Amino acid sequence: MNQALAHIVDDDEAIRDALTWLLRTRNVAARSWDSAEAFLAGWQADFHGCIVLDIRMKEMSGLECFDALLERNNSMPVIFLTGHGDVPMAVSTLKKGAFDFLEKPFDDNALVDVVIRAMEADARRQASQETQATVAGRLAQLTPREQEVMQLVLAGKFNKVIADELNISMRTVEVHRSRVFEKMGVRSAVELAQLLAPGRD
Amino acid sequence: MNQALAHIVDDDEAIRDALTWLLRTRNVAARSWDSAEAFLAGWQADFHGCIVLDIRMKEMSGLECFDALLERNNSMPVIFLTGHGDVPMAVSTLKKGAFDFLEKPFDDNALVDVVIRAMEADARRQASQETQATVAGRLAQLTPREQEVMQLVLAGKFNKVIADELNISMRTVEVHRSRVFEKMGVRSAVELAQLLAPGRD
DNA sequence: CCCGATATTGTGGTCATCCGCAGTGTGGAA
DNA sequence: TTCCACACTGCGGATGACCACAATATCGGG
Repeated sequence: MNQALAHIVDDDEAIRDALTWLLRTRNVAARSWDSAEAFLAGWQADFHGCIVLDIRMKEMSGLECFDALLERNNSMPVIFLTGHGDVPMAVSTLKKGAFDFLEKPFDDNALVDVVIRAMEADARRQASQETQATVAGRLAQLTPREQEVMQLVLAGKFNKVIADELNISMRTVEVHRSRVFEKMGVRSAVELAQLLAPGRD
Repeated sequence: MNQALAHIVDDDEAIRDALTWLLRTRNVAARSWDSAEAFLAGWQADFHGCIVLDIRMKEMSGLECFDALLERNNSMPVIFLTGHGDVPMAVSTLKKGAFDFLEKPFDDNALVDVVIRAMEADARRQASQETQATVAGRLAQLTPREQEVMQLVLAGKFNKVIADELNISMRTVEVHRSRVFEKMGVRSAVELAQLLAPGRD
């Protein structure tokens, strides 16, 4: 798995180096990119950490880069840096999910604090997303019929009722039910319900 | 229950009247307040709708009013209006949960659109919060012993195991279990798990 | 002192669930 | 054609869940 990194995207080398050094003194691993294009080219879906994004850059701006990242379903928190931001820009990016929006000159410590909070948030998001992916993976292993039966089981129906609704025998329902429990890694309908509850299908 | 209203808080009567009229032409019920203090004095926990809050006002500012509302656990979305906002202010309020932050002069239609979205968001929040309150109310009706048994039932344990852990007979567990289902308004452990899943206790 | 809420337990029976054993049928891939 | 995944079914037994009927015991009020 990719290590958690603060990705610094800025076309000003002085800023990149200063931020990298600043973060490393606080034990935050960082990697810098000299343009939005370079970052997008190197970006991978399993990157973790956060993104510190300058808005004013040659060629592609930070805003365009942000939109491109949204397109790709990037999950890392994005912290904007800007020397001449305006209110609508800040509001728009935050409403689109940016983590923070800082104006230069900014307090070094404040920036690092924000980066650390962002990376913590990403770690939490990642953890919950991984368990969710595990569940999704198991669900995908179910045959169509098993999924049908599972839905009815989750509706709290008796095997007898399920058998009627699907026009099959009770024994068949039992077999599917058993397979569902096995594939989903649970031992009862209650556990199944809890596994699937925080995000129905 | 209180009707959903757009609460307009502004010390400029011209603005208040204009906004009220504007919203009513789009079938949005509005009520105006001539100061933050007046609104806070009249505010009730069961207000619904949204709040349109001017930042620059005599006496208490919109920002202070917002903080006071946060203290009171206000649930209505807050839309800030300002003629001279700066980026840090916008960022700070949005991160504290404000719904939007608009600079004057703003587009009338855009404002109404935002208000409508805010009121829809509040309606959704209210709906989910009400069902949650219902569940909480039912949980509160459970005796301590019933809650204990419920937890173990939700852990997917057999009555026999629950009986052992609580050092009581299986029959007693059955009685508690039955009472839990009755009081919670469900007919099986699966339904119970689904009712309580999107927010454990 | 009596009553209601709470917690407890037993008996016996019905219904639901789970599982092993055993088998049929179909459609697609090797 | 053979093999495999998938769906389907019956039988019978073990275990768990649910319930009606019937009781005992504690504690805090009224």
